[in-house]
Amino acid sequence: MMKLYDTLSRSLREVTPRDGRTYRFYCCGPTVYGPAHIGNFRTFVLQDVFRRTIELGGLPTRHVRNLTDVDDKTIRDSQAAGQTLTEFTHYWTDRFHRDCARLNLLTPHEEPGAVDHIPQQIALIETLMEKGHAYRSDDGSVYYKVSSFDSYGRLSHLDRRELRYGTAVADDEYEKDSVADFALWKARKPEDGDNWWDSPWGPGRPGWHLECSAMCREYLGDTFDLHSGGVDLIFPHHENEIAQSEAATGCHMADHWFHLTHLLVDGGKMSKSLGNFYTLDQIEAAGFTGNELRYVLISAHYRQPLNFVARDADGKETFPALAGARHALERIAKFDAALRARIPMEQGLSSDATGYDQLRGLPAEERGGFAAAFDGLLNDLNTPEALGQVFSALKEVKPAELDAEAARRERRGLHFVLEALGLRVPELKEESVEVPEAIRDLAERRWAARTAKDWASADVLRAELAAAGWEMKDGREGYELSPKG
RNA sequence: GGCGGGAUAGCCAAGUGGUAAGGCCGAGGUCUGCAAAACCUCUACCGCGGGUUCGAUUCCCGCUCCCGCCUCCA
Repeated sequence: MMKLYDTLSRSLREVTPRDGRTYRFYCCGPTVYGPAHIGNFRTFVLQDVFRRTIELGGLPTRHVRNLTDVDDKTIRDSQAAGQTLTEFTHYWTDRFHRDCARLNLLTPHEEPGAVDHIPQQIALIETLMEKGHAYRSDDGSVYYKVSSFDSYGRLSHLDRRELRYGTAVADDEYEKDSVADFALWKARKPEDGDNWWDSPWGPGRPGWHLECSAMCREYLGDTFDLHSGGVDLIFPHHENEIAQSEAATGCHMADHWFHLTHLLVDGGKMSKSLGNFYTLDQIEAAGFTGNELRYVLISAHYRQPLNFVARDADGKETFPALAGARHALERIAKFDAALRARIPMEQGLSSDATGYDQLRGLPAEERGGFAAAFDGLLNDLNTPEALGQVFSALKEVKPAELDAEAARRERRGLHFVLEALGLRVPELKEESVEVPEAIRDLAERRWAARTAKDWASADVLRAELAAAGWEMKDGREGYELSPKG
């Protein structure tokens, strides 16, 4: 049984499906108006580990993650790009999906977009109007009346009277009865262009918070198991979702609220102006993989800030954290290969049950030395604890001493926790680089000298290879050539 | 000002009322002609000051500093 911190009750609570069969949860997804950054992906990756842990533990899930495809920024930037809103958001949605695949994120069961759910959102507003929780202003916008919802502020623990901000109020907000009220429907403005829809209150578009309330209800019902997002969404986004949904349905919205702390870069907030705003494309351009980034993103507990170190001590952008992740993952790969070597080939092929679906529900006693690692995930999704236990097991388990059956058990245990973390075992580098004829010749001559125990010549030839940019590593039966990094 | 989260080795980062996992880097060693790889070993007075306790890094109070939210940012 998994335990997870709940923002609303401020306590650790069990992860249990209210219907006893399927765990149904909603994650606030990206706004598709540009590339997602690694901070966004910290959230999505940890949500993915959460889902994997539940499913591998034997409990099916229903995972809904929305795409915010209409708001001020998407409208503004689509116009700047000379594209329709749909063309523009589809482009960035594809990019997002590509990044997700490279980070080994499971695809949500539903991925609804706001634009495709306008009727549901209008229906929700109508209900709120009928129940007296919303009002139309003179310009045709509709606002949620915060004072009509008694428990407003319960999630963020903000007292309603503290929600007044004394500073400048945006021009268009004079229509509201109270500054805390928020838009359910935004009246059409000239700069919206073609991006408007008809409604009982006039042309316009839905407010941001509304889409999640409407789509949660559409796909998960009035009450579901868990709702998740970054900590910044606690207020006002999730607070407003609760106000909308619960006022409309009379039911409490979600049993559990799962919020993820933000990523820091080099000890500070990520921002475009500081030049530390990284996308997966940039990480890959620097020679690292999504798998390596994923390792870094799960290396801290989700409720702690994670400091992504992009620059080394000299201030150079060498991504030491990713380089460390590469080394750590290679150790896992070598261990995995050592286990595989203990398993006879025909068995290895036929019973190589280390895929995600094959491992679902693997009993705890069949996880070998890696049982403790998975247990770490059950304890408030403690990914660093799980990683620590993986490496501890790597020391304890000696592949060379295992028979085939034990090796298969350990290998299943290892892959069980790796699948939960969503980490792939990297391919160990094979000799696949093109070696020029001249280099191959030098290497052959050195190998001959070495075999003849002519150390002086061998060292000279090694130096020549090095000068040409090649590294020669001696093995028991032969040598390996690799370009110098 | 309000609410919340932090401060653990060079870096990253778990954890516990009885003197602290793991990863990266570094050092030493075994092995190998050398190198590489592999394996072994080593590196922390747990922000500061009080208090509770037989005993606190872990609980309580105060302080300093950092971070997030408090006007659509994961």
